[in-house]
Amino acid sequence: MSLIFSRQCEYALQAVVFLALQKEGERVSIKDLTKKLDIPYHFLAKIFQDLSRKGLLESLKGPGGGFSLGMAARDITLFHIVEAIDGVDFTQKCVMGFAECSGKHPCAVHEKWAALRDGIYSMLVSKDVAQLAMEMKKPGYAL
Amino acid sequence: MSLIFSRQCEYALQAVVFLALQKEGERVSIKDLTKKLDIPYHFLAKIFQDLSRKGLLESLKGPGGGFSLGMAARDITLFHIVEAIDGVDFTQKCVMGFAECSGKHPCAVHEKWAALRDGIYSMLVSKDVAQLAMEMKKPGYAL
DNA sequence: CTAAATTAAGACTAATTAGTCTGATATAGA
DNA sequence: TCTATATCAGACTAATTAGTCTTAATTTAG
Repeated sequence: MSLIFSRQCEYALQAVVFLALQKEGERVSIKDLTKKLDIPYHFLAKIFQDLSRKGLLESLKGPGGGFSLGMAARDITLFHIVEAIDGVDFTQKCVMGFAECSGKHPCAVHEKWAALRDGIYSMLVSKDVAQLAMEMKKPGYAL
Repeated sequence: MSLIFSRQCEYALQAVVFLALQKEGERVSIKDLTKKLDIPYHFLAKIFQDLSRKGLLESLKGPGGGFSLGMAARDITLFHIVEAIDGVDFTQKCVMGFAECSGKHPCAVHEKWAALRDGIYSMLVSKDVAQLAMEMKKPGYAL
């Protein structure tokens, strides 16, 4: 099992934050990204094509080409990326998998999970990728 | 994508809580369980065989047979079930999928996730299935 | 003792996710 | 214009997870 996000989604999160780390408008190629982040080349290519179609990224072909953010880094959150790749069902679904679990018809951990789920949501939206990238520039960080 | 636990695991959680709802030592057959919980018959059979081998359940063949908890309901938590089925890597892994993410070498959401992950852990261990079953007996609950 | 109900075991199929490959297209620069 | 470097598109393969089926073994009730 991958954690709460699919592998695709994890790769997308990593790579987009990495792009946010670049100077405004600067492009990075799949080749460089996959080398730095240790992601399979063709797999990331496919993921990025998807994100491009959805407007999160911009691409330029040819020598010196590559990908850059499709909008201001201040306007992109991790939530946007998760939404584009995995969808955001997790904001709705019951942890125990009860189809009928809801406020009216809760499972035994409904309330606890609701709080945690909100925490996850806020983790994903409370900072934009510009801020996240900034933090990850500090020495010791994983990027 | 299933949520944070695999479908197998969700089914296991539901079914074990359902067993905890029975009177001490009372057995329920796969047939009844799958009817009540809307789980595919043979799939649950396999899951339960697995949980039996691991000691979480006890089984009895033949007419009137079925499954019951393999130990006192007070001694079983949701964590035990997750551990048996999916494993508990989630207590370790980085949400963004960085292999090298750790306290020393954190990703940008490391701290937030650490807190949430602890919350999930405590959701799974803070109540045993006897307590959970008790709560789910109240009217309106999903079981 | 026999029949019916049940779990046990494991092979099998189906669906989803992960990952690879190939050929086409666009672009920059010599 | 030619060549090298990129992305683009989509078919393909591999691995994992979900789910099904069949046969055997065990147990109870009649």
